[in-house]
Amino acid sequence: MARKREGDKRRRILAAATKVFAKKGYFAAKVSEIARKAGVADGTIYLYFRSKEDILVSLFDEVMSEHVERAREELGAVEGAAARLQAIASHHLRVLGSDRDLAVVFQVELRQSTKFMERFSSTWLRSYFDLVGEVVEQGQREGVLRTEVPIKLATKAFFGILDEMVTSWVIAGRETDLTLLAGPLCDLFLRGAAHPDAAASRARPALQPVAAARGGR
Amino acid sequence: MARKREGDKRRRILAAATKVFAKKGYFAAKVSEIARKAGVADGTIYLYFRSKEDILVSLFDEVMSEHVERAREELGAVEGAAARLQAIASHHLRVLGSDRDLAVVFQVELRQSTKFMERFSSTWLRSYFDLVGEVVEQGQREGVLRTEVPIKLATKAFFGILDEMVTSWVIAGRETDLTLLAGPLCDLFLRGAAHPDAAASRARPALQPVAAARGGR
Amino acid sequence: MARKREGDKRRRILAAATKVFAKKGYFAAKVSEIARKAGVADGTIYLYFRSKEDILVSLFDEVMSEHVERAREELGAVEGAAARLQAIASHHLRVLGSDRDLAVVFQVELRQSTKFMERFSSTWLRSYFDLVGEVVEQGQREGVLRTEVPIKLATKAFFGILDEMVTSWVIAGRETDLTLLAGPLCDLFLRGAAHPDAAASRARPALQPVAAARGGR
Amino acid sequence: MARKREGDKRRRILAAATKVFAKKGYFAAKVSEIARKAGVADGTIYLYFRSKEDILVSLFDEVMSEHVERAREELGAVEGAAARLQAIASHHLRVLGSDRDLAVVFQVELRQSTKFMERFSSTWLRSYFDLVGEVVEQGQREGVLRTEVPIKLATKAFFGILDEMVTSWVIAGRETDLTLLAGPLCDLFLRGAAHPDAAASRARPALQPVAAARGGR
DNA sequence: GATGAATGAGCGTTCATTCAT
DNA sequence: GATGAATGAACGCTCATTCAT
Repeated sequence: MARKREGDKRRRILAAATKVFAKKGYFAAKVSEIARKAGVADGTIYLYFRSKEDILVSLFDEVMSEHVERAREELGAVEGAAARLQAIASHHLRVLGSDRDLAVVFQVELRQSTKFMERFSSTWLRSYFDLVGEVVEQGQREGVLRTEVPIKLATKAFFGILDEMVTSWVIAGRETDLTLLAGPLCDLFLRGAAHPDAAASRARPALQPVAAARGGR
Repeated sequence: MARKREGDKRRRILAAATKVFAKKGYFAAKVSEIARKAGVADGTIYLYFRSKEDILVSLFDEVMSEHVERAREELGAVEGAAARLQAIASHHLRVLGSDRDLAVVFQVELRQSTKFMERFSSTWLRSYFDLVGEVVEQGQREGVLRTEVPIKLATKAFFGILDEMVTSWVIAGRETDLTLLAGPLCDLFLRGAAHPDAAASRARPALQPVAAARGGR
Repeated sequence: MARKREGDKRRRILAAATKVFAKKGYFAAKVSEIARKAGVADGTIYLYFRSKEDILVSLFDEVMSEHVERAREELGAVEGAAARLQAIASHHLRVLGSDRDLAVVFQVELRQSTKFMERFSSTWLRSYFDLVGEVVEQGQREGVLRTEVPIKLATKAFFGILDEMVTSWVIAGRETDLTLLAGPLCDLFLRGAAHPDAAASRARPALQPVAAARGGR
Repeated sequence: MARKREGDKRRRILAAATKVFAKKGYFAAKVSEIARKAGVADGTIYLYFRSKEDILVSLFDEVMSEHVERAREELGAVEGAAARLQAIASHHLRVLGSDRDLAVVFQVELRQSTKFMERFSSTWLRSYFDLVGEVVEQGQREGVLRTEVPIKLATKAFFGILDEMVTSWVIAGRETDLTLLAGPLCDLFLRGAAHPDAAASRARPALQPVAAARGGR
């Protein structure tokens, strides 16, 4: 490992960890391998991180804080609920689709345990859900989105669709362009799968906006 | 350790493993704890399973083979794409919503490594996707579903929504009834989030049914 | 394993154990494999032997008691120390040379530990040494063997030569006829390696029949 | 645990292993006991050795490479086959006779499996046999040793005698001086057990220098 | 006697973490 | 700050032995 400029050790460790976690999985990843790949001594890792787990958590915190922030910025220039949802989707797919190792860590390794999941859910996922939720709510206020659809439900569904696209892409391992999915995906989310004229699509209206559908996570 | 009935040792081990995996996570789960909870000796586990990993894989294989089969049976009595999708959703939410420990194992533990994910994706998830895909395709042929939506995309989206609902429910830990979400969720999937009259919902039609959208997983 | 006549279970177990010990080594040999090869249930072994170790010890005791006895019988018909030593060597090489598995067990597995070695040395090896020692002593009394050679030393040397021939044969794994060595081996033992006329062979007479040379083992 | 000098950890582990292997036997020896006796942590062992087996093999390789080399050196100053054989015997008995634990490991533990035996036979034992064989061959060329005795047979016999002396000494456990046996042992090997005048010693000449007697090991 | 399912003690090895240099 | 040798707790798995049938 070439000695890069000084002081970027922390970044180098995180970069190395992303690769190792992606290749081996969190538990099978050895701290000494991360150290080797980062070009530092084993002990040095502990000058920057409290523990192996802290590396994973930091990885996630730092990537997320940057990207949720950037997503908000990008939204600033966009008008209308539909376009804004599409912007969020594009951003989501672009960030993860441009770094497979990072995507593996986010789609697979971070879901190791309920502990990580809970931490994940209560921090950045909450703020991401808030972001989407605000767009949905605004869309409903503006009359662009149907008010019968519970906001929480719509938010989770939107995230669920995005998440599944990324996971499929990670597992398939093929070199396709994830961002191309943003358009079709938003179209489906907004207009639905049903043909508008079909009686079927009205057969079963959402009678009860159920409690569970409002449950935060 | 009380000697219970007979021959149900295997079942008892799987039940105990489900609880322990759910509480501790796969890696932190100790084989001896599973044995203790199942009321058998440590070594007995290895009369029924090849390894700790084999317990997890068997858990998943057995639950799945039973439930995919049952889902197909339930579909037999249902007519129309919309109703059939709703039946699938109900079944999915009912199975996982009725056993939180099992849901934790499926939503969290089985996803802890690309190895499990790949196995998971190439077996039962594939057959589940086939099931949903057939319903969507049939719906399109019958003119009930829009043909502009790529089948693979619709399938993954439908699964992604369901999956996220279950994961949210698992993480939130609240005692809500998951099955109540089947109706609203299908309504959203079929009719979309957008108000049908809104120009917005037509603003960005799915121009290109992209290659990626067809990628299997 | 075909069910042979009844009651020979013990013999079948010993025969199976010989094969398994020879192939895997004592520690790596599994009792269940011996049972399978003997055509009995695992538990049955414990009706005939106290423990796995007891199988090895019994193997050795029974084979030995039979063969030391038979060696004595064969000696009955032989006159003269030289011929008797040759008879012993022939018998030794014939017994072990005719059953490679048995030879492996005797040359290798029985030397597992000082515990086995001590047991081995204090029982049949002692009686075997006694047998050889008597022949040597008699030979000295009759003036056929040199009295300067301590009896214990000659006895051990004779055994050491035989033992090394068998071990070499076991390790080499080649299909040679061990018994052919009896003649040359006795010739060497009796007449020595040196040319009788060479001064060298007299250069260093055994001045002190040392204490250690008399040590029993 | 007292931190002794430095870098001698490897040596300390080997020394501790020799003692533990000698007392308990290889299989019964616990790595943690070796560690305790060596004054290091369990894990430290694995910084110096790949496995428990590697400790035993290293023990043997290192002791041997040193002593075979030293034996060759000592031979440099000695003239004549008889004296050279005696030098080899003295060296052999001195090395093993000066460290009972080491002798136990060499005479007993290293022979516990065909695997070890084969390794043992194909490496240092081969070079040791070569050493003895050269001396014998030279002796025959010089007319000091009888050419009727096959070289391989003489070599194995010489080793067999030495080996049996050491094994007897190890098992007997008495505090005798092994090296005192070198003289009498060589006398017996060279001049034979028979009285030179006795007809007996010529009764059975080595008619056929048999194939088996030439088999390498 | 015979069975073989069940037992559970036992251990080699790994690897995250520490700390003297 | 940086190092990397040393630590030692932790655990999956095996297999000789038992005993209810």
